Amino acid sequence: MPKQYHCPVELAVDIIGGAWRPVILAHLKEGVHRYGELRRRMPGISEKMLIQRLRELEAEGLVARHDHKTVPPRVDYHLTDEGASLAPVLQALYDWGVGRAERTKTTIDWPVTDRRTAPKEGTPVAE
Amino acid sequence: MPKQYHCPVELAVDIIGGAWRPVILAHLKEGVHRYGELRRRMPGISEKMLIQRLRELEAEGLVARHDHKTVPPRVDYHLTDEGASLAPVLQALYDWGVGRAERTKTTIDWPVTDRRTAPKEGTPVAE
DNA sequence: CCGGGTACCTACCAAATGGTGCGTACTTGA
DNA sequence: TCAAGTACGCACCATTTGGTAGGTACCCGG
Repeated sequence: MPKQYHCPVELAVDIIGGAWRPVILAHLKEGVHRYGELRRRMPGISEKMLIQRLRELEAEGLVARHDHKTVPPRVDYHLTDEGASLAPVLQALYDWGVGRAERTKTTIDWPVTDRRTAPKEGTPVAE
Repeated sequence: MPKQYHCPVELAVDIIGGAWRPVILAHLKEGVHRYGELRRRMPGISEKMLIQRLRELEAEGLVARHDHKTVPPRVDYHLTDEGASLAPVLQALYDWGVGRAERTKTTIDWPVTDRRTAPKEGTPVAE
């Protein structure tokens, strides 16, 4: 028996709900595609969760997985058309998040893992 | 130490995430205000959950609770300005849900609890 | 040969989420 | 007097979600 929804929002939340799915989708929408890159952009998620969510999004037809079958492994994920149709939702969430952060004086700690700005091996990092 | 977010979407989802919060907010946005009415519109939620979520949304400043202090009890909830600022998010979720339902041939089982169409006491209901 | 990086998987455990059922207090209707 | 309806609160339990810590397999640099 397929799940019964009583409101379109219920259906939407059932598919893209949860703490991480929208964040993953938003990153993919912004052009982050590789698994490792997603990980670095989301320091709060565990590898297990990331993989699990990616698999679910794949199963729901929102993201497609592309394994280059090279070694070292290289896999990237991108939005399908169905996933891309979520753009308005993701954008709205993003925009609201920005506004809310300002209103509540919350800072966003961007983990900008850009190769050009990342610390070199020689750079001492406090630990 | 306040929670650290690494992306505005993370922040947004942390506040309005979960299975029920967006649905409640969407209903309030549409003009359903009384507690009992919300319940009837969301047959899948238990009373406990509904109250719990409403309390959380209240604490986050998204909804305001108004107790008429009459007997029998009459309480209604409405969006605050902060809650109303979520309109684009809720609308996007709603619209996507509608489209997704069509694409996946999922039907939405609206629990239209309208007094004019609701069964009268005399109406025998199979059980 | 050893560590690090890639992209995972598996088992085990803790916390959050959500459901059931019962109780409150008060009124109206049968 | 008793059930029903309003809007909850609370205790207990099951399910779900998520975290931690390991391991796989392969390559490259030192």
